[in-house]
Amino acid sequence: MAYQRSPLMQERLADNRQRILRSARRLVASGGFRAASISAVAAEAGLSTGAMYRYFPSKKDLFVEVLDEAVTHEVSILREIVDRPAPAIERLRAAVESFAARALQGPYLAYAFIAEPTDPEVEAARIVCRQRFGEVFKDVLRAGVASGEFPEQSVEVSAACIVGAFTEALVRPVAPSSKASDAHALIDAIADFCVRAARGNRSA
Amino acid sequence: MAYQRSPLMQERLADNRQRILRSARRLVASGGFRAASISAVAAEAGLSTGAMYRYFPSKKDLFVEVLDEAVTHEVSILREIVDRPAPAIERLRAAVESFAARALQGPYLAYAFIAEPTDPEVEAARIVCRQRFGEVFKDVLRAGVASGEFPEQSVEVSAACIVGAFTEALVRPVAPSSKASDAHALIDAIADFCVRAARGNRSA
Amino acid sequence: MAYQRSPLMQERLADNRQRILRSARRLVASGGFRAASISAVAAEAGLSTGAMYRYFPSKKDLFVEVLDEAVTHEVSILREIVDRPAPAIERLRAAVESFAARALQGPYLAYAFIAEPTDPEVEAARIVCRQRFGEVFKDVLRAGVASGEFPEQSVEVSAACIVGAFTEALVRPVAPSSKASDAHALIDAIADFCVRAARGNRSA
Amino acid sequence: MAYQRSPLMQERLADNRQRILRSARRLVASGGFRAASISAVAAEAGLSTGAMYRYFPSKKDLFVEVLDEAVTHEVSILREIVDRPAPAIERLRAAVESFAARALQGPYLAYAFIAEPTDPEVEAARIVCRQRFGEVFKDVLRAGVASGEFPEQSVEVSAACIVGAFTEALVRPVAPSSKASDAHALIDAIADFCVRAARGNRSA
DNA sequence: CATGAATGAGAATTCATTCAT
DNA sequence: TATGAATGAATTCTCATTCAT
Repeated sequence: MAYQRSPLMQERLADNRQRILRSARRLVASGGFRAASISAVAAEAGLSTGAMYRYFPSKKDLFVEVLDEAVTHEVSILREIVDRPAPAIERLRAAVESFAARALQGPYLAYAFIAEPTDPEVEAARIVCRQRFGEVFKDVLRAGVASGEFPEQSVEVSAACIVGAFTEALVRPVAPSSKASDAHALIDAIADFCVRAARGNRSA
Repeated sequence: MAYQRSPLMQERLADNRQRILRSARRLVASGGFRAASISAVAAEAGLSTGAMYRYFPSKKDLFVEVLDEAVTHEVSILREIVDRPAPAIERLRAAVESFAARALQGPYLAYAFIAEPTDPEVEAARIVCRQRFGEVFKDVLRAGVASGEFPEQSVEVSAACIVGAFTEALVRPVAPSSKASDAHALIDAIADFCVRAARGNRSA
Repeated sequence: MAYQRSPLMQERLADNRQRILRSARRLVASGGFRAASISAVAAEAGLSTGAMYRYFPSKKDLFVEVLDEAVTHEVSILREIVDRPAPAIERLRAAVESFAARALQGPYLAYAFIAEPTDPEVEAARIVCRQRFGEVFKDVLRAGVASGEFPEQSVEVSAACIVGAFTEALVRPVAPSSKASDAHALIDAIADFCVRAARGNRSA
Repeated sequence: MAYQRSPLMQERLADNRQRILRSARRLVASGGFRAASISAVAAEAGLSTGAMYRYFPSKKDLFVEVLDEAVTHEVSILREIVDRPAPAIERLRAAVESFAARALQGPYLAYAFIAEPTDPEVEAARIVCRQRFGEVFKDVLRAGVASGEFPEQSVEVSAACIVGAFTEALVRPVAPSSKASDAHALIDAIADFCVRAARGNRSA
């Protein structure tokens, strides 16, 4: 009685939702939340504005999900790194490098994570995201302090500082040249910074 | 038609201009650029919206100047600290503490410096501000590396990281309590973080 | 390509049509025309929005028919009462009571009949409905005047007044309490009002 | 220091507010609330849509005020009639006639009072208006019952019926012809109806 | 023939900027 | 010169209707 939804159609639907999320992320990444009006996202995704509301009940919900998805994805990668059996120092470095490398090449997080949204509710979500992000770093820091690799410190504050440090360093349009080789150097420099900050004057 | 502007009038004009800038800064500090509409600033300054355009050709220009003024003020304070004859390590710590202390108590910079403005041109100005800000830290870092207090490092990147670290740590709504005593602890923790990052495992 | 419609199918089609009408009526009855969007009616009827257009060329046509059907049903009941061989006074009272009783308990007419639709064409239909409704009362009034039970009067106007009187009295959220016993009292009071209005000071 | 607002300007402002209210009323009267979009009202009033919001915080507020103003005006007139020292029967007739006469000639109340608004909050206001309206009639009815002019009856219900009766009779596009002479006849017929309903078979 | 995803016109609301007074 | 009323473009969201599957 009810028509079967063809696999093709099902795919299209899932595609649309993903395409919307991707378009939103891309627009935020390139021009901040200001560039991500509903009609801009719709155009980027090749849909009408009305269609947006089939997939997301409001602009707010769309962007909360954009943030959530981005951060969940990122955190899961970092978590995998951070939970490895290895010295805290190595895990911290690996996590920062991993994040930085991805941020530099793809539109996955970076700006969306930093740019301030117009909507207070989305802003709240963004802050939660940064905190979830910080949790990962708090864990390595705690482990390092426990193992004696890192000196006593406020892991709360240090985690926030690490997040701030590398997002700032990544987003800031760095100097005139930004070739591929520079990318590697930048990543290294950021990781070095964070590791030094965590370890202080403990001997290597 | 030639028009002599009386000294009294000139003063009033300058007053108004300052009042507008101050009002704009205050609004941004308390509610982000979202809260700083032309009419809100006008109301806060006790002027009409029309009058705003006598002092600033556009909203954009006003906020570019707000940022510029704020950062100039802040940088001049930090510059004074950073140019003192003292070990780089002490100067760095003093600079971070000075900034953090002011950010925590007053609406002077902080949010305006972090919040994303609505206007692309203002956004560009904000980035320039963060860079000007970074310059100060680059200078201490360079000095420290030269004197052997700090290890070799990309001072470019480290400066960016430092700016990112303390703005993030300051803005992030930290934990449940934020009493006055906490403020001091927070400032200390941030400064410790930055100093460790700069110095690494050089012995104290 | 010739296509025999099986009896079973015909029945299903008729069923759907009735189900749509019933759903539309129910929604209007409970939330006014506001609540009766095409998709709400479709959902209530267990059909797709697209299917609606197989049974009705437009939303407009659907609601014109909703009104028409409702009023036809109601008028046929009243007509039966009004055509009985009995004193006009009794017939009038019975008709008003009958309508009021049904309106109070069921979603058959009431609100759909009173609520203003969004569409001008539906609105026109609604007015026609009220007039068809008035016709019934005009007939009793005419009979009563002819028999001397009622004094001379503009039966046109009196009929309109009667219709207005009881719809208003029914819809108006009356006083605090509306228990079952109150329903009876309300119906009586409305009928009394209408009978007094029709009969005036003729002796009982 | 503050510029004096010229009397001319003050007048324009008050004018605008009144013009908006009048335009809104006119549009509702002629085409229901559906015809009274913000832009339609703005156009009718010779203003931009933006200007509307200088005078009314929202569409909702505008229409609540439209209703309130209309009903307050109308009720004050009726109240004056109803409070006169005269037999209840005369007062009732005069009140109905007064209302009907005004409704027929001007766009003052009528439809706005009957048409269902799109917005639930405005709808609530409309119902309150009808109740305030009913109060006036309840008072005369009570007086008449007390003086013995009217028989015992539910004045609550009777008042609602009276309001319903004359609004319906007035709005319903009556018959083919509606010349000036007909207006008088219509008013008389409505008043007769209401008086008969109130008085029943008490002898004149 | 049924489905429901997609469309797109239209509605309310906001706000930087202008200009008559 | 100062005022703030007026403008109008832009934004989010809704919903009747269509059409590919």
